[in-house]
Amino acid sequence: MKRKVLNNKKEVSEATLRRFPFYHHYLKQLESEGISEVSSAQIAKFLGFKTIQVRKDIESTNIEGKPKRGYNLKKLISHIEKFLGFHTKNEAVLVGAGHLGYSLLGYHGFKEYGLDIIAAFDSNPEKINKFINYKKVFSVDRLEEIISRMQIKIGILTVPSACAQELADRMVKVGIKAIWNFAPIKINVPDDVVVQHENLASSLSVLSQKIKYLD
Amino acid sequence: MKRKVLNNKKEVSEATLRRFPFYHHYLKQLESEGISEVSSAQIAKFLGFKTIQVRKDIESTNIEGKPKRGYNLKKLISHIEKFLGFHTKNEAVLVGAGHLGYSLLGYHGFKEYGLDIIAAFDSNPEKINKFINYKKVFSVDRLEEIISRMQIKIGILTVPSACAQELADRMVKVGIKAIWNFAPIKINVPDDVVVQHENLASSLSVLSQKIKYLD
DNA sequence: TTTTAATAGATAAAATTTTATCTATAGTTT
DNA sequence: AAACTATAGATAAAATTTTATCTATTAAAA
Repeated sequence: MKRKVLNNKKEVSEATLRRFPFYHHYLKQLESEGISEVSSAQIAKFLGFKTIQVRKDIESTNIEGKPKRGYNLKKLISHIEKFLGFHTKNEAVLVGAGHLGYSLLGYHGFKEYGLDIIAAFDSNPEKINKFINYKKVFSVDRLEEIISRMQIKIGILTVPSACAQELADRMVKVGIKAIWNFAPIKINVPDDVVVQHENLASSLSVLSQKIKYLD
Repeated sequence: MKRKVLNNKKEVSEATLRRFPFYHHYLKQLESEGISEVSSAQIAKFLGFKTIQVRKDIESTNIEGKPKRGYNLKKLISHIEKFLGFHTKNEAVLVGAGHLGYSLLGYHGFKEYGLDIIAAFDSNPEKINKFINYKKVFSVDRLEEIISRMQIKIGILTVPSACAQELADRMVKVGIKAIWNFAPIKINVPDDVVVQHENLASSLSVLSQKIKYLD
């Protein structure tokens, strides 16, 4: 299930991938302050990570740093962005314009990461043909038509659990290759489709457990 | 940084904790269908996990199963809920009633997990003193007053990055012991406060990476 | 009643991830 | 110019997590 990285670069753990946005955010901040170089120790200190971990993570972007100086800031940012694939524009559709869908449609941060939500689908007639943050909401009946015509490869699923699998199937059938699933169930897809599960309940489990042993 | 579990029960990994809601959701579904027993193999098959992993995870709730039968369904559900601490009511406040905050306030699923958002705070005068999903939005100026008077221990942070740390500090100062942070930055808190970072950008990194190697 | 199959529970191995240590190098200070 | 220091890069060790194997037990089937 693990993706081998091409060009004999080494594979990178999900944990590492999840840390990159924190680095990225901090580095962008430094950039805006006019800084030109940064060391792994500095990043680690600010973010509360271990120095070695930061260095290891950065290593996987194949950037070269200078002893005693650290890394060139702009170069590092660019390496991270390239490594994460943020430079490539990825068009996506969102299915389910409820509360959560609404808030994702309104989130401007995605574009920075290369993700562009170009349309939404919903079954509620009151929402259909309206615009949310300049994105048109279509009837879910037109899902197949629009996805295949626009050749969209990414679907964001923000529907109730009960219909998540069904809609995933419909999307896959017309060519969707990646699904970002916010429904609190595991959806099953063919091997050539990737799913990223985003489960608030999972996070709540972890939080709840932490709270349990608070004092 | 890892919390040792009391009563010499073994510590459980975050990965395991994150899987529990999937089990829980499926088991609840089985319960509603009138099923009374379930095996780890069955759970694993339905959710697409490995049998051993499911059994291992379930083991950590200290339930006893029967060979050839599996586990008593109601008992298993209850063990999971107790293990995750969902039986204990946890009151929380939400800071930042923007898009995301709004959608969290409207999410009914939290109560099932023992989390009860009792109030929200925002700085936008148009939002103050309004109700979102029966939850009153107060001025952020009253944050300290209300948190300490109600003795709230959990804060949900859905504000822009720029003010996340500041608001975290203010909450901690008046007794908040757990923060669920949705801002895309790492916030720093004293050792006796737990933080759960919820970073959409992190997930997007992982997704983006998966997409990068799609074909 | 005996045999068989499915499964929990226990132990062990493998894989992965994190952390530590060592070395070389570039810049700084004396 | 020589000694010193901070850091990247490489290698190794430790810790953690996942997966596999083995054993015992229970219920169903023969």
